[in-house]
Amino acid sequence: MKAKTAKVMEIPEEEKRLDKQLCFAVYATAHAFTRAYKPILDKVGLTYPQYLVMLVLWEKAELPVKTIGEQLDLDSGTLSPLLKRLEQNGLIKRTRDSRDERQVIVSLTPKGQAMRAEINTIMSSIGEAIGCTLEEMGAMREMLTRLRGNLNASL
Amino acid sequence: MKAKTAKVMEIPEEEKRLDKQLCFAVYATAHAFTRAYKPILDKVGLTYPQYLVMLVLWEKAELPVKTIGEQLDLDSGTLSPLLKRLEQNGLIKRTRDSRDERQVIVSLTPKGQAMRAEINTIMSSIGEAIGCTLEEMGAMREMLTRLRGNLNASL
DNA sequence: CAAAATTCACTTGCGTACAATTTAATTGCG
DNA sequence: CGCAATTAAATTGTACGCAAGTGAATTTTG
Repeated sequence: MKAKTAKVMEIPEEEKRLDKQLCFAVYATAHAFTRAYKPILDKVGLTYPQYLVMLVLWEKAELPVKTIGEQLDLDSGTLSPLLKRLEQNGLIKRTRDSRDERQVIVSLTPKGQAMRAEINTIMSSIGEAIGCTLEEMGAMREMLTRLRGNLNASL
Repeated sequence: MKAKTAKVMEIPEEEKRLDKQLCFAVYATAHAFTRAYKPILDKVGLTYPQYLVMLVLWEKAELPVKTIGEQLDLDSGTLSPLLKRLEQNGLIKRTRDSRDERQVIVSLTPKGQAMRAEINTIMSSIGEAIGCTLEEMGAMREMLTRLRGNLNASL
């Protein structure tokens, strides 16, 4: 039975530069997105991760914490305090599921529902900042989604 | 004098879904990268952002904090404590620039230099996890870099 | 040249991320 | 049924990110 033969190839020096790293391109773009969203989301009092949670809830107004975590790829260690802040801001409500008391059901308050009206403004603003064609955006999104699948599969 | 006419277009419902958001594709892929790097970088005792700083220093062994921040798009609020940890781990040294006492010059220690030998292993491992062709990687990197430029320009 | 403005790094405070642990509830299995 | 394994959420501890503010050094300007 052969042990794991880690094929360690010699990488050309050129390829070792920071600006040649795909990981860094993704990392830095993620931060750029957060910064671009900030002035827009400040107006409605949301952080970017909180906005993502709201996006999930605007699709389905009532979900257990676990499902939200699956969709955003976040664990309860991140979501618990974040949801607590959304609750304090009056956007969501948290209730134990009577069918399974382990679960906490997150649901939108009227205020949280009403905020959905801001989607058009938010997405239009960010769309302008992105400055790509819809085709490019779609292509990038698909490539990234596949890449993410590969990375997750490698674990 | 007309005020800024924000063209707020009506966004189709379909486009409002989380999984149609380019920003989320980037955000989630960035996390996937961090997770994929973790088992690899744990072996050498680095976090992913610390690894990025080391990449910069492996290109040029002596740089002011400001330059590192410019290359990584991070401010001193993030770098100061991170560099302190790298220093505590014996990988870098920090000295005030005698020409300009405001600046702190970060330089690699012998231990930090020696760690450069791990690049091949690290990049080969992650390259396998990425599971894309070199062409795809290059295309994605270029698109993301342009996107990042657009987002930064919008501020 | 001296006061004002700027620059650089550090610190503080808040909000993620995530590993690891804890607590409570439910499931599975003998 | 009864107890061990599993599951869900919260908590704890560490490490980013970043805004805002501090303090020291340098540059700009009147």
